[in-house]
Amino acid sequence: MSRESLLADAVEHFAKNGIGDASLRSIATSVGTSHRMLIYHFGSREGLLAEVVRTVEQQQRDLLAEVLATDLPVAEQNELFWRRVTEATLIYGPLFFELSAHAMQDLPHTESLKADLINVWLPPLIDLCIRAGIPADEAPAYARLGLAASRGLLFDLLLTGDRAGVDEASALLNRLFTLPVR
Amino acid sequence: MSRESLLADAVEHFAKNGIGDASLRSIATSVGTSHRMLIYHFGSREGLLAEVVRTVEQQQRDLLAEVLATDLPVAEQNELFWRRVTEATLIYGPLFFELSAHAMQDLPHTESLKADLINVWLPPLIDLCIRAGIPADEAPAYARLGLAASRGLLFDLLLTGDRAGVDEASALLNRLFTLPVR
DNA sequence: AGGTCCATGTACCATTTGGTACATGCGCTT
DNA sequence: AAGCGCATGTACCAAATGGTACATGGACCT
Repeated sequence: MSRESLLADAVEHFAKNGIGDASLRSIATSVGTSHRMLIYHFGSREGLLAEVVRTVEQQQRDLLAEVLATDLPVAEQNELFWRRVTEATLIYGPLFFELSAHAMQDLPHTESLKADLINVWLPPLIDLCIRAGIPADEAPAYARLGLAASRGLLFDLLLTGDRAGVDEASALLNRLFTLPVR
Repeated sequence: MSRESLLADAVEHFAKNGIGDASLRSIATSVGTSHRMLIYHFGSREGLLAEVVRTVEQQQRDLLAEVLATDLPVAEQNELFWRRVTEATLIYGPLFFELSAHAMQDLPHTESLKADLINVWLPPLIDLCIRAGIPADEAPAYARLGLAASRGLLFDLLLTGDRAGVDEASALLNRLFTLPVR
């Protein structure tokens, strides 16, 4: 089995089972290899964790890149942006927030993650806000609030599992954030 | 050392060091006792974790109770509410999000936490929104979005440590959410 | 055919883990 | 003083952990 497929399976394992109790052996069993192989490919448990985090970061960048590459009208790009934020948060489920909590604690395997979780998304969003007609001096706070609200809703969704309620709230979010203010 | 003080110290230890690598022995050393004592008082490691979670839940309820008990005008009660939400999220720092992530995964020690993190706060907030003049049919989604935005901002704050930026956005949040709409 | 490199399996190691058995003390009641 | 129950210390256990040593296979090159 290739290193790449092992890594992908490991990420999936983490998404399903969380990081807390993930021993090399349990991961290995879950992805169909031996713990010896994981060490062989990733050097150590920390090395594996770091690679998993790197994968998550890359996925975030990839999801955003598609938005930036398009040449859509502002309104549609706006909508696409929020859909990508949602995907980027939900794609790994609770793992997103578990990793974020680790990043807040500066755990060794989350080195660049802390900055990435915000900085990858915020500058493009600010730009988007400005193009949508929000005054340039208000755009940063506005964007930050929007990103925060969005993630808070996804936090809510993952906790309650109540998609309908979030959809409702999400509609309100759209009314507040995807249209130019005033 | 009493069970209560041990528990308080354990919560503090978790807040500082996270849950992931918290062995009975490391906790014991950190709070100045032996791992034998922790088992004696809490039955098992899981028992200790469950008590820690229960403590966090109780703290959430306590912080909210003060708001509900007051007889302030709506605007001031509103402001107090948001201050308490902030405190309740930040009081244990990253632990709030780490525990939340565990709750999303239904880990055994987080039984009632999942519902509590939302349900303790949402009904009073809906009530508050209605009294602030928001139409009753819009209040649930409105409240949910407000709570989500608030937590998303605190998520942002804990990740970046950039208080100023969050304060700015928070001001915008106030403009949007603490005043009656329309 | 021989050699070389990567992938993999087996076996092992010291350490740490959660948990238990048992002894001991200390304060309380009688 | 005797007895009793709670709190605590010491010592231990089997299991699991991350990591290593070493052998082995098998593909590919010369």
